[in-house]
Amino acid sequence: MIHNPTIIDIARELGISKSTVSRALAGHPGVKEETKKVILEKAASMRYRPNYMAKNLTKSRTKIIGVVVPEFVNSFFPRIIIQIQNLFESRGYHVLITQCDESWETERRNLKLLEDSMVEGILISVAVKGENTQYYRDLISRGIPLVFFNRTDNSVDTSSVTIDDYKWSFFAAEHLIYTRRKLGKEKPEIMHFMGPANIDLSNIRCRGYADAVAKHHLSSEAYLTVPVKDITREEGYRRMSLLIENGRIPDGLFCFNDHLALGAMKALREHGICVPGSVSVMGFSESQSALVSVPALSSVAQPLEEIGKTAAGLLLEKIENPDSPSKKVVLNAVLNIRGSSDPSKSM
Amino acid sequence: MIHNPTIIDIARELGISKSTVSRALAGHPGVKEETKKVILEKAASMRYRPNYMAKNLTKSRTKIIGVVVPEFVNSFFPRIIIQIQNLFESRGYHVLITQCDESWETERRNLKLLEDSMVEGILISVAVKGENTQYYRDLISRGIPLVFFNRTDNSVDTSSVTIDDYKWSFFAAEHLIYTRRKLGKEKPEIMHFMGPANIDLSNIRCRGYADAVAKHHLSSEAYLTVPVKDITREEGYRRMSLLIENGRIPDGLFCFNDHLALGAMKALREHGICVPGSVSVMGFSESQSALVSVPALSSVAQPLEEIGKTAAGLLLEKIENPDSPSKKVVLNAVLNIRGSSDPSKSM
DNA sequence: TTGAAAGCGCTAACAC
DNA sequence: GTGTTAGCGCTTTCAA
Repeated sequence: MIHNPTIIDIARELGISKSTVSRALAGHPGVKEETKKVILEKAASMRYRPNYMAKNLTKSRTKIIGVVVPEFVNSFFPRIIIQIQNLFESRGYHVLITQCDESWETERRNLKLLEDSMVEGILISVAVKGENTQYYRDLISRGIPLVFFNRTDNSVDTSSVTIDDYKWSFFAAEHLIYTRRKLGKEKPEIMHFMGPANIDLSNIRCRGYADAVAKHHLSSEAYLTVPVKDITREEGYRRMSLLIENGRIPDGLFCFNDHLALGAMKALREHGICVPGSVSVMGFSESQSALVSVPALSSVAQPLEEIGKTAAGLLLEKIENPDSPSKKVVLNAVLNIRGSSDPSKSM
Repeated sequence: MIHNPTIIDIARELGISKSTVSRALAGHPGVKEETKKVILEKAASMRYRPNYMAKNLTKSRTKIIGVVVPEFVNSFFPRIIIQIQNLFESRGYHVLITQCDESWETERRNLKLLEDSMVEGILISVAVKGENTQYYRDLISRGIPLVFFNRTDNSVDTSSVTIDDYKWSFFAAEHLIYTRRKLGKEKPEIMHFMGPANIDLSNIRCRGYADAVAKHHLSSEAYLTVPVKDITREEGYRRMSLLIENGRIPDGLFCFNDHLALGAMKALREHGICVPGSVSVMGFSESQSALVSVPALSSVAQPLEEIGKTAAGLLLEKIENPDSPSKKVVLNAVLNIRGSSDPSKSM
């Protein structure tokens, strides 16, 4: 094992006390310029590197924060995380990233892990609704501030950053209605691929869809809301294939996310059903693939950078001032209309 | 600030010494079952949590390893990282993830950060060729084992995991040649969108392409190798658009990665040029979008899970036995032929 | 302006 | 089996 030089080594070589070395290195006042200079030079020449464990132990601060996301294979969360890192690293913090594969058990393990690492705060996007609510509260009561982003747990009293998923789902569904009407169908059938029930957002987005349909007095037969078991392209493909086989082809389809929508489009294409000629399709949470597909996929784009920055800022606030009031920030989103829903946008 | 209970608090409440508490908690032998039970119960009831900083300080082990990747917005690296996390977390390690946005300066900052956090080892995929070579060596000489994956720096003597990028590029190019020949073009023009020169892989993949073209005595005019400035869809689109304007449409196009290929396909489509009818296109490092595009994109799929597991295993080996010999593991890949290159595979 | 000493929470000889 | 003691590397009173 290589022995790294310590302030004691520096002190010994210079024939002074370690306190002085510590002060000089920390940039504290009350050290003669002369001495300070010598110490700094010596430290550099010895390739001294402070031991953060020791530092943290005495200061009982770690300058580490943790991030917990449900997954990071899609670019969605990584893009947010990059902003979080930017802000915190510029403030001298380290960022510990964990992902839990949509499992609440793993999420809890990650939270434990982060607490063990003595993080000073945690940014979290909830995997499964409800399961860890008490644990979030425990963490906060043990003095570790928590801030939610994107997927929140509203029964916990702390800061959060979201978009208005209800509103944008409503708009998305309404857009499909208007588009189909413009194409001559006065009473279009709008279908919804609803996300898994254990994700809170599934219900919220579904409500937005349902209310839009209700507002326009359109059919809201039960079969029009299709609950899916996971939110992958494969599942979207499978569901739509089944519907086609059963002759249940809607005029418009609003999906919980882009992956489902892209899978559905693939099934429609394979059956020779034209998108958007016969069916208008919309996703949510604009993915990279939305622009690759043919036709390009209409979707609700979230302000990922802003979400990251805002969430990071809110956590920093909580860390620096534990008694600061909680804030629920709701950011704006954008409805990007493309060829998958609107024929006039097709290439 | 909340005061967390320490082993001293437990010892005081129980009227015993802190050493016994420490031993009991660590599961060391030589503690009476009776005592141990009482201590464990007390610890639980006091909601005791060990202080890892103190633990690490005394043991001078942190059980943290670091990961440095060039980016993690594409699913490529995240998928590898998940495997790394799985292995290390099952061994009681924590994994610190950093990304450097393809910048070698940020990469160096990340390495410093990790060293400061006293990681016991680092897994790295190199951003820019050469720039940090000396720094990698320094880290190793300071006792921090380094293992490369995917993008290596061969001038550093340590373990690595890669695929044979040369070979697979050669195969990819050859596949394009065979396909165009089958379509009746005896001397097809195969073009290559070559990655940025500062990424080592760019040159390797380009050599594979060039050698395949040479082997078949085909044209290798300079204009057929197009150096791109970044590896995004936008750049692929831009380059191909320019080529089309200048009437330089090849029979086959092999791209450094899928993004470039997808961008090029978009440009071709917009100009009414049929893929794969007129031009066969291939990407590399299969992305999620490869299956979304129409036609689906042919690409070289890398065994991401295996890369992650193998790299993690190699690092673990280095950590547990610093003198273990370095191993250069080369994994297999798969050439996935789809509709973008082979008309018989089109849907 | 500098040094001595105590202590952050924990582990690990070494005694008893 | 259990307690005592000496650190791990650093910061921070308190004196000088």
